[in-house]
Amino acid sequence: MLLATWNVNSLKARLPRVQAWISDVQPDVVLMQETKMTDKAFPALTFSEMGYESAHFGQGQWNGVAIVSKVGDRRADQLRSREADAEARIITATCGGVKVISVYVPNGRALDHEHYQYKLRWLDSLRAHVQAVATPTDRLVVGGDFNIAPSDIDVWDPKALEGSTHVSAPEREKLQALCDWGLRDVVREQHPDPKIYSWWDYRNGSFHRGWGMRIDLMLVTNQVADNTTWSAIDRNARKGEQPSDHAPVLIEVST
DNA sequence: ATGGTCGATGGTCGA
Repeated sequence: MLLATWNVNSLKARLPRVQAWISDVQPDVVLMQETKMTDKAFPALTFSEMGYESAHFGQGQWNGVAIVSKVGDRRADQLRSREADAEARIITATCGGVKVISVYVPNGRALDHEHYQYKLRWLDSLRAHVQAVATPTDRLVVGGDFNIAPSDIDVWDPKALEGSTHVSAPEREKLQALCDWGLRDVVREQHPDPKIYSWWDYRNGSFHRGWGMRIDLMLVTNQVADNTTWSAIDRNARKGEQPSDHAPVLIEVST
């Protein structure tokens, strides 16, 4: 089973690229973030014509998360409804016997900004939610845009980012708390090499200069990690016409 | 690195 997470940065603007990528890669499940649209505008028919069931939790011009799957089981594994959250940042489904959660963690903006405190509180509530809906022995994938680089090798220049969000100790500790509960950063486990990034700023030619960060993660329980046969970040998706500023992250799990 | 870019907007703001 091939699972992906991708911050598409507006599904309206990105739909041609998303369709082309899904047709090419044929993932079984895609977790999306930043769809930036209402539920009514979500192109469910487009996905169903491609063979995918879908679930979307949108709020309009900001945020918005979705899950599309072609391995939903009609009895036990149907895509489930949204979570309760003031902002559209989390949605859960069960696909092919694996519980999947698509998350869009708040950016934080700046360490001294109120939004950064919101980010930390949101990460606390994420852990509480995960603990409430699953146990570490379940088959669980929590994937999405975490807006956190887990360690310094996940950024192009740690010195340049000192004092910024995405790399600060408090948010990294919240991420570690999820791992302490029983989630593993399986992509990092399989790729200990530096310079594997999932996001590059649109500005300053960052992509071509290699100024990126690995902030899109697939955190998985042991049951999934021990059966992950392959993983990758598809940086080709960051190239070409009208790309998202994020690349899709993929894991292949044997079932 | 934060200007420089995008996307949703319809003035700017957020990332």
